Formats: sequence, structure tokens, C-alpha cells
Amino acid sequence: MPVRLSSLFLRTLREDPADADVESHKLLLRAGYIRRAGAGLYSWLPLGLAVKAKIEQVIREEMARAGAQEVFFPALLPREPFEATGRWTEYGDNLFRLQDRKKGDYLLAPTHEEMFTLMVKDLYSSYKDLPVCLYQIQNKYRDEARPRAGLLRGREFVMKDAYSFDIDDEGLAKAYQAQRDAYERIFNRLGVDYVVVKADAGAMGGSASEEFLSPSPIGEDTFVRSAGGYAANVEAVKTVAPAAKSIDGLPEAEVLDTPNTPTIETLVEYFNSVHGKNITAADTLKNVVLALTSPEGKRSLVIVGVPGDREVDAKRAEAAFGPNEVEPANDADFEKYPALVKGYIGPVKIEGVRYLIDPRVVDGTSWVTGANEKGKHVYGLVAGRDFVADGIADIAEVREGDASPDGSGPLHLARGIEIGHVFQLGRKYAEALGLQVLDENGKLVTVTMGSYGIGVTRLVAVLAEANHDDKGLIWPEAVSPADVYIVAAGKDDHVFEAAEKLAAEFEAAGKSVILDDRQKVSPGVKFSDAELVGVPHVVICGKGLENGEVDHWNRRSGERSAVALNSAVQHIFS
RNA sequence: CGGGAUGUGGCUCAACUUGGUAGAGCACCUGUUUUGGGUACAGGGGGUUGCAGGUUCAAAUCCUGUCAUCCCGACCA
Repeated sequence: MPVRLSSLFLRTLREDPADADVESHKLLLRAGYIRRAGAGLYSWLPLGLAVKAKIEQVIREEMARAGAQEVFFPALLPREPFEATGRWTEYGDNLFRLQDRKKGDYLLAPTHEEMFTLMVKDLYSSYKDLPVCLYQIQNKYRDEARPRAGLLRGREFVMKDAYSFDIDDEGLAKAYQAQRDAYERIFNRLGVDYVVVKADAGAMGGSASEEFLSPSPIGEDTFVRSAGGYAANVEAVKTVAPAAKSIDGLPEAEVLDTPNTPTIETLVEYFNSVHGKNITAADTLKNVVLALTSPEGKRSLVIVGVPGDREVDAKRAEAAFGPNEVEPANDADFEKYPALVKGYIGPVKIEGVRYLIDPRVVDGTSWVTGANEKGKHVYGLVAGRDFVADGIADIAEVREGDASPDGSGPLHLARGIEIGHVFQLGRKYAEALGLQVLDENGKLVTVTMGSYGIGVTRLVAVLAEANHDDKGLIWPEAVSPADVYIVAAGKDDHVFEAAEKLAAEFEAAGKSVILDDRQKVSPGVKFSDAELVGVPHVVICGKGLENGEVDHWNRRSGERSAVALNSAVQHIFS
């Protein structure tokens, strides 16, 4: 049966809702796909549900092809498993917590690593059972500090999350690759533009992690790519260090008076005008004091020397120093270490404070930097001769034009929306929850895991964002709420009869149909709604019937062409 | 959590500065009209103005508090 607009639960809006800001959000609301239920919460109407179901179907098919089996966990979970992995605490305010009538603690799951791990532990105990890969498509809950852009970042959202379980690293690598391949097939089939970027593997160390980002100016993630094919998250970019230089013959460092120069800008200006030098911000070494807070709550300081023309990138710092929390040192921190002269800090050795440098600060490079004395800076301080760092901290911002780590050309910055993430988890959860199996020697070994996510509802927004014009949505065929949208344009009964008959023909050919059979609605309204709803193929059944013709209207190109009524199905879907 | 903005029928907004029975367009209902680009006309239903206090003869409007929403930032396996 076709979906009939005369009875479909739908009300299109002429005007943009005031609380929607990005195009995909406005159009999904105006075209009657979703309604806002609360901040970051959305109700799904029949059309929206149809699109979501299409996406889920593609995912299911490709998961099956990759050998993953579908399961389903509750979204409402008891506290215990999350206590075991420490995430009851770790998740902080982002976790929706609640209690049952007996005052027992529960949570709305933000993700399901624990449950999958426990399920496998529950049922399997031999290497013969592995590998296994399980997934579900389910609602997730995260109490985001700031939901935004409609479906793009909600507090409830649908995610496909898959987990692989293997006996060894080699198996994990294979499972990872299988999921990665499936993701490529999924996104290709859905018609979504994407890039695969290297992501930071976090505290796990060494594990592979890649994100699938859909390039978009409204994206929240910044990534870099080179013409040669390198792509990475800014957190994961490794700075290309220049070759070390010889320190032979370099002039001695000199300490110079530089009153009132607490910033790089004032310093450069002062050096050039008063001391007759010719330096730029890039010649200075800025020493940034950061406070790290460990998961146990221990606070310590670290100083990082970066070229003065670059800021420290907060995300890169978090990634580099994880699992510690990172923030700029505050006044209390400075008071504890009087040796740190704010605004005039140079490379220093202080008990309990590590001094790290940017990879660009190689031996033999000469710097203008603080003299650890108020109002004084050093000129010509040479790395490897005048100071040696405790290590490298690659946390300076990545810039347009920086060299790519693999030598494939300069990097370009772009914004993207994360639509998928594949990640070799390793043994973190298996260890925390005691997931072990017997190997072929009868020895207990800890299972290694991978986790693989796709943001299903986010994909609806991404697809809408990438496929619309000023009139409305234009869905890719794979996700359109119907294959064809038939408009009965006229008032005579024979128009409606012909439209019904045509709808039946499309359906007989296996095509789903939305039929605008509204009796007392003017053609203009029907055309506008057709554009708004965004089914790629529209068939107008009206005037042309006199000649035994209907109009095929390509929503994307805007072209309209008359086709014979009796060959419309073949014409459009041949 | 910091900064900014906004809360008035289902939607988009006006009235608030200067207190005096809450209004328009869209949507909805009825009738006539129109039928290949949001037809036209007439009639109609629907709002205790986010909430709670306060000032006043009188509060959408002034004051205090509170809640919510949106945007920017921080945060975000």
C-alpha cells in the first residue's frame, strides 16, 4: 500500500522553527520528520522513522556480511558493571543516573562495553568459541553539557555499536579490518561523503583507532588532510621534527633586560626596537605551565616549551597527557613554585616539575626565552647546549600548511562530523570484568576486544545536511523515505484514479510510494510539500494524462520530462 | 560551568520603552470559490503571556527570584 498524504501523520511547516539553526535541523522539522521533545531529545514521525529504518537496514546487511550477529541490551542498566570498570565515576555528569524504588542505583547506558563483555563472559569460556563479533542498534544516553544542531548532538541518540572478541592480537586486527571494510561499504551505500582519519588511541597506547568523518562546515571535529592522502584527527597528528643542527660555533646566550614584556607580542616588539634584533614570534620559546590532575586526583605541574607563534592545543594536550585532566596552571600553582616567574619562564629544572619541549625544539636550535627572572629574557639559548628537556610534548596547535607526518604534502585543516569510529580496545574491559577463556593449552587467557560505532540518528542529520537546497530535502535514493512520490495534480476523479493505479504499478515493481492524494489541496501546495519532503523521484499525474503522459520530476536536478503513463515505472527505474 | 539572547494559541511574530479587557500571518474548522507553483472571500474555534512571589485600583508590560530553550566557548568512550 502506498503511503497516502491524505492520511499520513504529517504537518509541514511554512516557516523555519525559531530554535533551529542549522539547515538539516530546520528542514527535518519543517518537512515533518522529527519534533523536538526537550533539549537534545527528538520524537520521530513516520517520515523520519522511514529514513532511520533505511539506514539501519543497510547497516544490518553489512554487519551480517562482516559476520557480526545482532543482539539487544537494555538501555537501563544497574550500577555494578560500570562500577567494576570505574566508569560510574569516570563518566561524571555525562551519565544519566537514576534509582529504583528500592533506592538501587541505575543508569541510562551511554555505551555498552561492559554489557557485551559480560555477556560473552557469561556464555563463552573456550578459545574454540572465538572469534565472535556482536552488535546492537540501540538508544544511547549522554547528558551532554550542550546538545546542539538537532540530531547532530542529542542527549538520546541511536547508535550501532559492535564489539569483537578475539583470543589474540592477530585476530583483533582481522576483526578490526572486517568492521572497517563494512563501514566503507555502509557509507558508500548510503551516499555519504566521508574521510577516514587516524584518531588518538588515548591511554590504551599503540592500539589502532580511526574515525569516519563526514566533511562539513558545521562539524565539531577538526581534522587535517594532505593532497597525498594522509588524514588524521588534530589530536593524532605527529609533528615533523626538523633535523638536529650542530651547536658548534653558535654565539653564547646573553641575558637582556626586557621590562614589561610578559607576552610574546610585547617581547618581540621590545627585542626588535630596543635591542636591535630581528626576531619573530617563531624565534621565541614560550614556556607554558600546565596543571595535570590524575584520575586519583593528584595534581602536578608540567612545563612545555613551544615555539612562541603557536598556542597549546587543549585537545592535543588532553590526548598527550591522558588520562590526566589538563588545565592551565593557576595562581595557587605558581605560588607553590616561586622559581616560576610568570611571563619570564625559561627552561628550568624544578624538583617535581617536568620540563618538556615541542618536537621542533631540536638540538642546535637557538631561542629567545625567559630568563626566570622578572623583566629579563635570554637571547640565543641553544637547545642541547644550554638546556636539555625531560622529554617531548607534541601538543602545539596544528596549522594549515604544516607538513604531514608521512611526507605526503602540506596539511589542510577541515571540519567534519564523526559518523563512525573503529577502535582496537584491547584488553581493558576484558581485564576489568574478568573475561578470560581457556586456550588450546588449557591456560586462561584474557580476551582482546575491538569496539565499532556508527551514529545512526546522527547520520540522518548528516545526510539531510549534505542533501538539500533552499526548497527542501533531497535524499539519496538509498535512504529516501520512499522510492517515488506521486502527486495527483488536478481535481477530477480520473486524475486520482490514474495516480492510484500508477502507485500500484510502482509497488508491483517493488518500489515504495508516497502518494499525494489530498483532494482539496492546490497544486502549488502539493509541489512545495513534494520539494520539502525530498523524495528524489517525483511523478506528477495531472494535465499530461490527456495525452497518456505523466511528468517525471527529478528533485535533485530539477528537470521535468513527460513520460508515457504506461512506461513510467521502467522509465524511472531502469 | 562561563558569556550572550529569548520565553506571548500548534508555528512565525506584534503589543512591553510610556501598566488599562492580548493581536496579526500561517496552520486548523464551516461555506462559497480556485485546481500545473503556497487561490480568493466570508464566518469560526483555540492563549490564566514559562513558573512563583512582589508593587499597583489595575501587570504580557514594572521589580525580585526561579525554570526552560537557543547561540558562542569550555566539556564530550
